[in-house]
Parts: sequence; structure tokens; C-alpha cells
Amino acid sequence: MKLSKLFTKTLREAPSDETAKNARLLIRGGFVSKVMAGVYEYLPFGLRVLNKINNIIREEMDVVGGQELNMSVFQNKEIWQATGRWDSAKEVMYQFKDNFNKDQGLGFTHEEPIAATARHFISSYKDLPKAVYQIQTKFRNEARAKSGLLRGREFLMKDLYSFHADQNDLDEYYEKVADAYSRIFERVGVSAVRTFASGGLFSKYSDEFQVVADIGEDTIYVNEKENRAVNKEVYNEDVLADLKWNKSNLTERSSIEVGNIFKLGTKFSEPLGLTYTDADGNLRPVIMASYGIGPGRLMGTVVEVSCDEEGIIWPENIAPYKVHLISLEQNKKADKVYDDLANSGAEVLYDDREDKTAGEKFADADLIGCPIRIVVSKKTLEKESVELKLRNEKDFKLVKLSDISQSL
RNA sequence: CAGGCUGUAGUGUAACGGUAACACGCACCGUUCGGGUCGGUGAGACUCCGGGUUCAAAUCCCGGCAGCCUGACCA
Repeated sequence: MKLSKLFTKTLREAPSDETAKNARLLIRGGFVSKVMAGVYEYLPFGLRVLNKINNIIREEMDVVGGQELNMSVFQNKEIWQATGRWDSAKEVMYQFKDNFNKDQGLGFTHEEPIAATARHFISSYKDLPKAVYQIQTKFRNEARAKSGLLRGREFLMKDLYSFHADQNDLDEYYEKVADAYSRIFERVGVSAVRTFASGGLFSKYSDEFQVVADIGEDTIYVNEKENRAVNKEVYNEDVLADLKWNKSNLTERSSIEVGNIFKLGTKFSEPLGLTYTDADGNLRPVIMASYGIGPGRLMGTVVEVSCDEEGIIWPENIAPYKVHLISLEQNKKADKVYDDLANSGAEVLYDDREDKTAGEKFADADLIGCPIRIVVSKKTLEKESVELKLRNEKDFKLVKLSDISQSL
């Protein structure tokens, strides 16, 4: 990609109505654009990052046997009434009447519809277990959207649903997914701590994955030794005793919830009639669990925890481009470097702009935050070299033109 | 949803109730070329919308809308 052709431009100053670091940097860098409170568009850079996050998620979902599908954003009132959630969800669910005076809802979660759909395909213990997921836009009428990408009214959600014949099977699978979640966050490049939280319908706790950050809305107590934490919402003497944790080993931290996994039991399968016949011919409700990750929120979280005064520092796995190539008045030579790198399969963002000064190019490179910066200039060419600098390091080194590909 | 603050060019800011200004960005000319170079010219704003007060409103008042902050809320 050549910067001279890019759809977006960087901003020298962030809009005054954004205070969250993630939104300020992402808007300045041209990754996202604000539409209204809690609603952002993903521009080319932002979408590249988001897609990389999504693909990591997909790979790990596939590892645990998740099958990707895509449900409708529209939600059917009847099935939500079946679980008694149509009215109780009113405050967060966008509900309206369409032109035929039919009630419509926009999904902020999909337990009801997936359970309804699963009725068509699950009828025997031989059909279990199954797991399906989607990465899809959710809508949520937040009373107060805030913190840039961290709490929006329209946001992306990866939701996985698993179906089981018995509790043991669910418990085993649940742990597999928890491991997959740990791998996802590790690959994305954030340190997420598995956290005991409330909301387990079929278990004592649900599990959240929390990233420690000042801007986070959650408060957790971290057990560093075990790399686990407990959410303030369930933090009390009984829980500590239950976990066999000592208060003095815990550190209170603010954190961002980037993932949450739940054992749902039969809360959805029973009212919606999602049942299977066991080996003895008995009709039983399917046992369910659901597992969520917010990819957009995750992207915002990465920016919150991985940046400096100059801009974003993308972890390599999700950087929009691996290499940010800068030409200082040497476009002919730099073009060749660009082509060679591109041919070798490297993802390169090439600053070929002829009307920008060195300072501006460096500032933009720091802001955009690709892991590797390569400069082609008169100075480096005198030594048949380019300058190579990592975004998260101060020093640079000279690399021979012929050795660039190998040094990445 | 309650309380508070704020709405001026693409972005950031200025303007006592009296001609809407400056910087960045943009276009053009020259200059410069390793950390947002320097100089010049130019385009770009019904000052969020509607009403009111006034000789005169970006400015004061009322209503609406929007954004932000704090809180409540957060399967």
C-alpha cells in the first residue's frame, strides 16, 4: 500500500470530544471515524487490524471445533418472549415496530435464535456435542456509550455457542474454550487474566478475561502467583474461602473485559424446546454454554495498553502492516525496495509521498505504529543500505539492500 | 436515565453585545529536504437548529438536537 494512494490521512490533533486514548490515536491515525456516540466506522487501516484479530479468533475457534455461521441481526419477539427476556431486555435491546406494525428487535446476543435454530438439527444424543460461532455486529442501547471503542452501541462480537448432552461434557469443553481464549489474547498481544465473575447460571462463577488498564470499567483483584483474578462483583469473604485465596496476595486493579464465557445450562433450551433423546429413549433438554469476545473492544484495548506519546505500537500479529517503508527523496530506489519486499510476501506500507518532509513521515510512522520502520535515504544508500528500526525500540541499524528480506 | 460541561471552516482554537480571526490541513508559487522547514498567494463558516431580547447576537434568554464527563446501568 502506498501512502500517496491511501483513502485516509492522519490528523495532527485529535478531536476535542474524544478523551479516551484508544479513540484519540485511532482517529488521528485514520483507523476509525466516529459516526455518533458509541458508533465508529472502520476505515482501511482499522479494518485490516480488525480482520487480523478476527482471523486469529477464527483459527482458535476452529481448533475447538467451532463451526462458523452467520445469524440475522433481527430478533424474533416470540422466541424472546419464550425465555421471558423480551421485556427484561427492553433497556438494552433496540426494539421497534416496522412498517407492518410487527415488533422487531436488534440482537445484542443470540442465545435465543441459536437455540431455536438448533432445534432443527439436534434431536439425539448422537447429535451432541456441537459448537457454532459467528463474528457479527451487535446492537446495544447503552445508556452511556464511552471510552472510544470500549463501550459502543454498535459493536462486533464473536459469540460461540456449544451444545452438550451432559454436564461433564460441557465442563470439559468449557475448559478447552477457556484455553483457546488464552491463546487468542496471547496471539493478539495482550495479557488477559482469567477472572472469576458473576453470572454463571449453571456454575458458581462465569469466567471473564480481563486486561489490566486504567481506563477499564471493571475492578478486579489479581492473584499474580496463579495469574487469575476475581471480579469485585463477587469479591467477598465467602468467595475467597471458596477459592482458598488470601486477601493479602491480591492486588486491586482496573481492567477491561475482553472476553466472557458462561455455562448456561438449560436456561434457553428448556423454554425453547431444544431437547434430545438419550440412549435410553428419554427426552432431555440440551445443555448450553456461550462464549463471547468483542474484537473491536479488543482492538481498542490493545491501543490502550500498547502506545506511547507518539502513537500506537501494534503487536506484530495484528499490525495493519508489518513494515512501514519511508522514502526520503529517493523514490526510485525505495520503489525497488517496496517491490522486492512485496514480492517476498511482506506486508508493506510505503510512504512514497513527495510533498512531505522527513519529520512528517517519521511522525506518521510512529502514529500508525507498524512494528518495523525502514528508511531509504541518500545517507543510507551511500552505504548500499537501508535503516531499520523497530517501533518499540529507540535504536536503529543499517541493513544491506540485499539483506532486507532476511532481516525481517 | 439523572446531574454537570460544551457546540465557531476538515482538525485545533480566538473573537467586550458592534466587519467572524488565527494555526494545522487543502490548492498554487518559491524555498527546504533525517523528526511535523521557511515565505507568499488562495479556497474553505447561514458561528448545531428554532424562537426571543436588542438599533445590533457567535456572544444574552428560552426550547430542541448533538457531543463529552460523573453517576446509575452493563446478557
